[in-house]
Amino acid sequence: MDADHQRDPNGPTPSTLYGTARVSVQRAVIARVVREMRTAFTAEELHLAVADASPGIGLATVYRAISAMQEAGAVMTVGDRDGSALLALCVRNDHHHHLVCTRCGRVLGVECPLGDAVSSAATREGHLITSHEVVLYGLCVDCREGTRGA
Amino acid sequence: MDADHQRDPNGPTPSTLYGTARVSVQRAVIARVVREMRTAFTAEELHLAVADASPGIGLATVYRAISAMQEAGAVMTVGDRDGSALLALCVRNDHHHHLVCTRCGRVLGVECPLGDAVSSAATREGHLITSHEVVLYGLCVDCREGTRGA
DNA sequence: TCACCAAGTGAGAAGCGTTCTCACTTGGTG
DNA sequence: CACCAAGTGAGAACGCTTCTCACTTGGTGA
Repeated sequence: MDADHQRDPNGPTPSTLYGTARVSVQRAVIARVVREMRTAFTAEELHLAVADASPGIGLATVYRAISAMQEAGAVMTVGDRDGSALLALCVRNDHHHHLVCTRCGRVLGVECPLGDAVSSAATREGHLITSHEVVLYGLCVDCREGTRGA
Repeated sequence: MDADHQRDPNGPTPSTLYGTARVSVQRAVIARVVREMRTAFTAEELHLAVADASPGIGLATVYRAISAMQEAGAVMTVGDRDGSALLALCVRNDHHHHLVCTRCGRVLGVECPLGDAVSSAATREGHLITSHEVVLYGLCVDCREGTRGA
């Protein structure tokens, strides 16, 4: 399912993740770590992973990088774990949503075939929908297949 | 649109909001204030409103009441405002979602006609969906009508 | 009606995720 | 190479939320 987030064989570049912001050495490391993330992650988890790849990068820098990536639309908050924001890589540019696997914790991109359905449903009640967010919970393909045998 | 959240002419009772938890005088006051809320609210806003109705009720009590109501499924977190959790009354027992009006800030219940669509869309990609959350953004009926003239 | 006790309360301290500050460093441009 | 806006690290500060503790209250059984 990496194709979901890494259709380009080289994956998104640091500049893709940060938009037009300057990409320092530290941010390049953070971008690489984020790209290697296979599940949703908190800022602290990212900081640990980053410190593992390149000790010395501060927590503030991680938070600033997250902020830059969110601004660039490359990362988004998909939930909350123990009071910390749960983040996920969000590379596909087309409108999509996230499936949070309740077994392995991964967050996968899922196409959004609902746009019209959602809007029309609410419009029927008289509201005007301009945007929407959907978070799905369940089992991803891998965990679903693993479950069959167990 | 009050019918959305108050179909019973008397509205939900405190015990409805708290499930099986004990309903003290303070919790009854908090429940009443929550029922009168017309928009999504933060814990602090609720505390202010509660203090207005019955001075002396502590912030910790408000947080504990919120926690109890969330556990009972009567209140849910629908977002985040300046770092504080944004809460909304959630009385209808049938599966529904929330429309956050970007103009007046109210959070309205909207029927969920998507259940099958959402599940089948993700299922098509091989996942197994067990639940989902949808948050819609746009203009509620009132604001939409107000907009036409302006 | 009374006694008992689990559950709830108020006040404030503590915890903890996140943001800010400040002096220093670095990337990119001319 | 010089310049300077942008980024960095360390830690303090901030603010939301939870916890602690002594006290009160609601509900149950006798």
